[in-house]
Amino acid sequence: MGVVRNTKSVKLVNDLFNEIHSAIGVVELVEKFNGQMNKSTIYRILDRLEDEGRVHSFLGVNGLKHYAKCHDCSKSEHVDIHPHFQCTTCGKVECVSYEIKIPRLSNKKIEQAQLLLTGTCEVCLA
Amino acid sequence: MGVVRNTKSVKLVNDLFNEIHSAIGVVELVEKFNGQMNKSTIYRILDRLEDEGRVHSFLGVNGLKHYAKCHDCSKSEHVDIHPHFQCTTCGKVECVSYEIKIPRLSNKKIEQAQLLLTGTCEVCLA
DNA sequence: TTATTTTTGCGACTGAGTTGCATTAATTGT
DNA sequence: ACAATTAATGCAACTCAGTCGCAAAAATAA
Ligand SMILES: [Mn+2]
Ligand SMILES: [Mn+2]
Ligand SMILES: [Zn+2]
Ligand SMILES: [Zn+2]
Repeated sequence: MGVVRNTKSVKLVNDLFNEIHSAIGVVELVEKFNGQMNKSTIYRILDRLEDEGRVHSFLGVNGLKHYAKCHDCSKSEHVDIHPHFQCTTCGKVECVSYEIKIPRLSNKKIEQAQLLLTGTCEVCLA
Repeated sequence: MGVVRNTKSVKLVNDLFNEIHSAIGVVELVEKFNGQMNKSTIYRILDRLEDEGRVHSFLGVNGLKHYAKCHDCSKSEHVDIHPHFQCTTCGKVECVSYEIKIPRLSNKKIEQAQLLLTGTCEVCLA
């Protein structure tokens, strides 16, 4: 633990999440920052940003990790739980503003729900 | 393509899915059949069984592939779409009989929804 | 500036999943 | 039952996301 340092690389990653409004896969991130920072560095920065509640992660349809900017989350708690959408045509991944209805299961305690929607996005439909 | 052959290995895998009633991860499957059949064979059999609508697959919380027996599915269509539950204490993974309510998103066509629930199972709660 | 602590780059590694190919086993036809 | 055909298997090598240890570099504190 300790203070989180505001390095050049951290700034670059942060800037990206402020620019883009969709989510982004870790493969694309590694590709995007190729030459600017090391693969390990990207993974480590994403881990730290997630710890701090600045980004959240989820798995795409292929099981690959994706990240998106958080809203109203803090170091202590991730509060913006929502579904994610992945376009099967162009691959775009997005956060979806919609409250997930968690089913009650007898004798089980459900703590979390992850909903991944797949289909065709507005651009690919047109 | 061609006929699907009822080999010794296929029988073993099929028998397992008839015995167990929970889902099972591919890692456990490889471990379980260690010495009886090759890793590649397991992956290939699972692919074929899924094609035929005898098992269905989904990703667990770690992004690892899991399989469970199908009900009322055929080679042409997988009809038993449902959420899955994974116990964060014992790791058990199960199919959940519950109809997923798919949200309508403006300008998007949603074709599929995958819901993964995580929490504590009845055994681990007691 | 100097000392301290975090972060980075690098390279080696892990582990799930895939692939090509020669061999083996299941099915089909006679 | 046997031979011919074709699908399935074993094996070993491979791919690729993700991790790790460690020495060097950068950021913060003194
Ligand atoms: Mn999101
Ligand atoms: Mn299921
Ligand atoms: Zn699209
Ligand atoms: Zn449990």
